[in-house]
Amino acid sequence: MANKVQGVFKKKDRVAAKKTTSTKPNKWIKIQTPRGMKDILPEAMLYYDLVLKTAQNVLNYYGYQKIETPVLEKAELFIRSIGKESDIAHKEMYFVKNSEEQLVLRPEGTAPVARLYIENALFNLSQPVKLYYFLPFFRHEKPQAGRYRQFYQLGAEALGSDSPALDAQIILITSEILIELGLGKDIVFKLNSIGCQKCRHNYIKHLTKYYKQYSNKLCNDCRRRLKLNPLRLLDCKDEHCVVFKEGAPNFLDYLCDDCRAHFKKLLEILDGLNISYNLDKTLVRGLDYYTKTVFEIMLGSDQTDLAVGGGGRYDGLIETIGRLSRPGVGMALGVERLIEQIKNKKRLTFPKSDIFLIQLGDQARLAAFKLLEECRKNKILVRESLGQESLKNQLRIANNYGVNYTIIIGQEEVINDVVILKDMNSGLQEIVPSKKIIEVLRGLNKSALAKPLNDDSSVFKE
RNA sequence: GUGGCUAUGGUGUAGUGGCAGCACGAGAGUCUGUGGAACUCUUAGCGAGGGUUCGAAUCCCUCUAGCCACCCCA
Repeated sequence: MANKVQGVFKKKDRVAAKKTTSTKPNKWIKIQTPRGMKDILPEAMLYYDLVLKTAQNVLNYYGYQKIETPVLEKAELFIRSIGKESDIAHKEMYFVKNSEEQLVLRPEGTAPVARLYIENALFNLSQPVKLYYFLPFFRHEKPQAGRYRQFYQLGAEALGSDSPALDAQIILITSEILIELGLGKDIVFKLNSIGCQKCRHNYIKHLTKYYKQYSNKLCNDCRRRLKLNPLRLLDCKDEHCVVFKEGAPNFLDYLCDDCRAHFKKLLEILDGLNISYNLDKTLVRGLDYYTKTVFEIMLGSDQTDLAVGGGGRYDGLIETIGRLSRPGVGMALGVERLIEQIKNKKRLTFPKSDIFLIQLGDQARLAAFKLLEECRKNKILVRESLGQESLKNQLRIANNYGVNYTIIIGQEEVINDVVILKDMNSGLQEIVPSKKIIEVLRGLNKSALAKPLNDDSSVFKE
């Protein structure tokens, strides 16, 4: 009887309990990184560092100097520069809520650099001014592989020169960075010229005229593009529309004399440098500020047509932001997309040490602290676990590190002013006077077993 | 923004409505000055919320996140 009654109440209680217990976690929303953003853990950071370091070597050599701009900029900067129609300005910017001025998280790098150039009057320096950056950018897109809401770009800009030599240098630098990252074989440069405002206007007229005759056969997107952004017609992947690309007018036929000469010079230089490229008449870029040269870097082998980078000339950009007109050319690489490729080629590991220092007891620990400092100053990489007390544990840790040698300092050794040097492979150990240990370690470091410090190659493994 | 697929400890996985299991990892110990092996113990999970049900990791809905295809882009 009682059971039955209980049974009835049981459910109520259970439901009630469920509700009360569930109200708490309800409030505690699981806290995680915002959508499309991620933590960079130490192992991943190796790749970011590699990209930056590799690029830095090339860029510094060519006189490009590193800068940084604020994470926030006025929305107007991007709306004016990259164009109202572009999705980036249109719907992908993060607006900062409680700012009097309309501030946004920067969605791209070139406009801020142009702003910096004007604001700091860098046009007074000898031209061109060559700058580069390695910074995170933010776009409110739906995340996907190789597409994040916060992502790093490595960009380089040469401002204040309209010479095609600078276009070529930017492309050369881009190419060299990729080669040094081990991606050289896979690079395909897609190259095109979209002229200046004059010839573009002319070209668009012919392009729309061409497409209009097929307008009822085009996909919905393309019909929209026809009105808003005709250049993008060439980008469409819809099978119905692709057909018309072939017969579409080629921009290169509509370039004005100036733009044609510029493009020709650029190609001559690239040919002379043996930099291979594919002319792609369908290549147009998403940002309004581009003029003349535009390029994209595809990493050939896989079919994912995600570009790892791109760039081009933007002779009109500075004018749209400031009161003066200066030409410029630049490029940007998507760091996460690069890393994706690098990971297919090689795995990075942390610098490995060959020596582990073990200490037993307070005095020995103090001696260990001192010895570590001495080793650091002598550029000998020694691992430790100073928080550990027992010899066993420390040996186990040493073993996990895979070191070939351990130094053991205990009470007795401190008193005798010696240390024990143990060969982890043979298990043999010898007593070394404290004064001589650095010298001995150096000897080990030169041996084949030990890996040299401060050598990039030690970071790579196959 | 549109459409599709997915979600189990830190990692990899088993579990088709009936006690959430295994492996790796991590920590401690067997062993207080000698590691790798073995053994023991510990650690930690059904993404969140709701619904159906006597009972849900399992079925349904919503949300969240990831992946994929678009849009667009690096």
